[in-house]
Formats: sequence, structure tokens, C-alpha cells
Amino acid sequence: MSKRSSLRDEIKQTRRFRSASEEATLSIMRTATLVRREFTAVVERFDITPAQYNVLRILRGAGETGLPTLAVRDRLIEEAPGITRLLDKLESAGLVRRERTTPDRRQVICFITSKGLALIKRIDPRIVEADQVGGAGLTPAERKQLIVLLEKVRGSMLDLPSPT
Amino acid sequence: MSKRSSLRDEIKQTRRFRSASEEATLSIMRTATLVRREFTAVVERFDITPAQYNVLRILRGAGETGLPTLAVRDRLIEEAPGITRLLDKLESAGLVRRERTTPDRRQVICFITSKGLALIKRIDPRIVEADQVGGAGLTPAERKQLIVLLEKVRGSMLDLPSPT
DNA sequence: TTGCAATAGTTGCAAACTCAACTAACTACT
DNA sequence: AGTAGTTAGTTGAGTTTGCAACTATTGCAA
Repeated sequence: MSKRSSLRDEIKQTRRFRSASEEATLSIMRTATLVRREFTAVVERFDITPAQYNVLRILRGAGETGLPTLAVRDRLIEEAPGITRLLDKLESAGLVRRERTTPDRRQVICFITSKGLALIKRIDPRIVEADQVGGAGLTPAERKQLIVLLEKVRGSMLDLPSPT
Repeated sequence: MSKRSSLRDEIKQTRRFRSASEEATLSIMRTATLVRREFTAVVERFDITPAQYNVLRILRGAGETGLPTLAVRDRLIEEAPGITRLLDKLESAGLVRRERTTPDRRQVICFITSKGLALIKRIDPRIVEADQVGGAGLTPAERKQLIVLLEKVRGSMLDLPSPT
């Protein structure tokens, strides 16, 4: 029904959406693209990729306990199959340290180094700024609502696991 | 304040979010990741990538008029810098035809072939299904609300064009 | 009409990603 | 102990991206 849709303008689509669900789906993707762009722009000024930044953040969260390689991968928001090589990079940059010494010697535990900590400490304030965009233009109540709605969407997606 | 956050469970995050905006931002990205996964799974069964499918859809929308290469790129939801090579692929698969014959001979106009049309015709019903996920679990009113909220977010992001 | 800047696309190369083996280590069963 | 099956992670090969440089046109202006 909506006469003006900025999404349709943005991607210059001429035809109507086939359903509200289609529009919602495209909306989510399009918004995520913009958010990601913002986020990428921030971290790139510090010569790391978004994925690398996320890994550093995860490892900071893990603290002195460290975290096994695959556990790091599982915590990433965006997928990162090349987790080994990603960590290789971070290690050779001195931001991360790895150790194969545990009860379970298959595991490689990853730690953030003090250099890594120092780096994200510098990045953090910029990220906080960038995070605002995900809520910019919304009232606190709307923000909450958005979070709830997206959670519902994810919830219903996880129910249908295999794309039959 | 919220005691249970499925997002925090999903990515096994231990710490609280620093702000509602941060949670909203992560929510958007995480949801988009899941939506994209679904979408990708569908089109891959037809041996094309999501980007390729989008291009075909755009070219179908353009009809017999066709569309110049860079115009195609501008209409993609997700970025696609390798638009030339992407079209190369589609062309060699016989799904797209290109012509350098216009008033402006710099431009290369792209058309979808009948083979391409036939392909997306087969894919379409599956996509319609996949699109439902973006609205699954939501009432029509909630769906509408989600669309409005995301639009607001994008609107406020477009206002701050350069990441200073 | 010559010259300079802008536009439309292409291409080369290095980095990044995917997928599918492959190794090493642990578990469980006999 | 011996061996089959899992789990953790790595590595190699082929493909795809991302950037930047490059060609071909066109537009504008002196």
C-alpha cells in the first residue's frame, strides 16, 4: 500500500514487492549492507578487517583463559570459514598468540596479546560511534521494538533448519 | 535490562551489550546473515550465485530495453564490484547477452536471454518461499512495523554519508 | 579542432574465500 | 592393546574479490 518506499528508490526497483515478507527480507539485507559498510570503514582505518576486529573482540572477552580456534569461529557474527588463516594473520601481526598446550592437545588456544588489546582499545570509541547508526533515528522504544522483531524473525528461521 | 537475549546465546557472547544501539546493530547483521544463508541455499541448487540471480532478476525487470552494465551494478542489494566478470559468467552460460551498440558507444547494454528467463522462472517459486523467512513469525502488522523501523535506520544512515 | 576532464567498462594482480582432502589427537569399543 | 570413529585444526588448489591502472568514448570549452 505504501506509496513511497525509500528501499525501492535506493535500489531503483521499478516493480512492486510481491509480498510484505519480500520487502522485509530485502529491507533486512539492505540495511545490513549499509551497517556493514559503516563498520568496515571504521576498522579499516586501523588496518584490520571487520572479521579480524571481531576476533580480537572475542578474544578480549575470553580474557586470560583464551579460546580454542573453532570456538572463536562459532562466536563470529558473520561466517568466517578461513579462521585458521585469519588467525595466522593476526598472529604474525603480533595481535594474537596461539598455544597448543592443553589437556586436549588437538586444540589450539588463542589469546589476545597486549598489543592486540591496545589496538582495540583505540578502535573501540569509534565503534561505539558506528554502533549508534543501528539505532540512529529511532527512539529508545523503537530500538527495543526493532530488536524484538528481529529476534522473532531469527527465531522462526532457526526452526526451519534445512532448506528443503 | 533484558534477562534473556537469544542473540547473546547465538553468538555465545558473555558480556552485556554496551547499548541498545549496539544490540540493534548486531541484530541486524546477524539476521541478515541468516537470511542470506537461506537465500544462498536456494539459488545454489540452480548452479548460480546469489549475485548472479539478482542480476538476472534485475535484467528481467529491465525487459527488452536492457540495462547498461553499471546501472545493473547500482541496482544490486549487495555490492558487486566485479560486475563485469559476473556478467562474463552469465554471458558464457548463455543467460545474458551484451551489446555495445547505442548512441553512447561506451555503454554495454545487458539483456536477459530466453534461457535466462526460463531459469529464473524455475527459481522464482523457491525464492518466494525463502522470502517468507524475512516475515516468518511476524504478524502482518509487525512485518509492516519492521519495514518502517529499518527504513528509519537506513534513512538516518544515509544522512551521514562520509565516515568522518 | 584540439585538449582536458569525465564517464563506462575492462583487466591484471594480489589477497581472500571455498571446498575438499589430510594430519594429529582423543574416545570408545572389543 | 588394537582399531574404528570423532573432533580440532591445517593445508592445497582453484575460484572469486578488491583495487588500481588502463582503454575507449564522450562532453565541454578555449
